[in-house]
Amino acid sequence: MPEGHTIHRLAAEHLRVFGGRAVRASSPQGRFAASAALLDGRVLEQTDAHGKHLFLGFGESGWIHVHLGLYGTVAFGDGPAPEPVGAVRLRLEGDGGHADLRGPAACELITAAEKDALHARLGPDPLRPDEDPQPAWQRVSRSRTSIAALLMDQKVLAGVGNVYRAEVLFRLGISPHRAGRDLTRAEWDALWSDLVGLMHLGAAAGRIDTVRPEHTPEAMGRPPRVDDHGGEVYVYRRSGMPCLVCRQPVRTETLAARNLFWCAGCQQR
DNA sequence: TAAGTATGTTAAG
DNA sequence: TTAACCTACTTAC
Repeated sequence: MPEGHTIHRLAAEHLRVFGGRAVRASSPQGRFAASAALLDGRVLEQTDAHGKHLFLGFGESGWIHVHLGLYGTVAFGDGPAPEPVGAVRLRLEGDGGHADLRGPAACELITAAEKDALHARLGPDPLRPDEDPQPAWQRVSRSRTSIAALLMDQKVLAGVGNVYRAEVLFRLGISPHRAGRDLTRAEWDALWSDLVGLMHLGAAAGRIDTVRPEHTPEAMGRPPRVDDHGGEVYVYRRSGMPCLVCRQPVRTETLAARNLFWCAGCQQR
């Protein structure tokens, strides 16, 4: 489930399980074998996350840069690792357990300078401490592009994906088709602060929940929703179903090759 | 067995 | 704007 909250969670989990100790690194699948051999036995000193990019720091040896893409996963386990199942790109093993990385779009060994260059092309991340949203507002307030597209642009904001994009626009009643430059400063401030809150909740829970207490299925006397992404949401992947607030059918359309979900009744601003 | 789907990004046309 | 790519899982035939 790779939006930014997942990546920050993974950074913390890698540090907790492996940090400060030598780890064994391998690539059962083989596609990261040469770099894994270089890192095998080194100490994981620090981890970092910026948007959907995960960084594992091995001091002078450099950083592992991981991007999960659409369907990459990391599976942690206790104790010694079993025989690898499926295509395991990177396996880390330590005294505290092991972790298997499968299906990432990127898994590469990079230098500190290369890491700096990656940070430089990413916008502010609602999950990074003391992050300044001002550069994002500068871009948004000058752009004719829709706010729905801008929220997904990692150069503008880092870490927001298709679920948070749809949900935060719903929660603020903002139409996804509004041009960025037509947003008020107050609307932008509300978007940023809602993302900060929602994504911290998501990082803590390991799933995306956006439904306010008064609209939960329990509060509304309806059966809980069943969806494989695991969280309670207002519009994401609910196309055709009645809006939890106004009962109009949730709408969907394809925008920049991604599915956009919104409620025409609730999002008129 | 094949096709379709997914919370993403890049590069080619 | 389209295709390609990384993988696993579900559904259709």
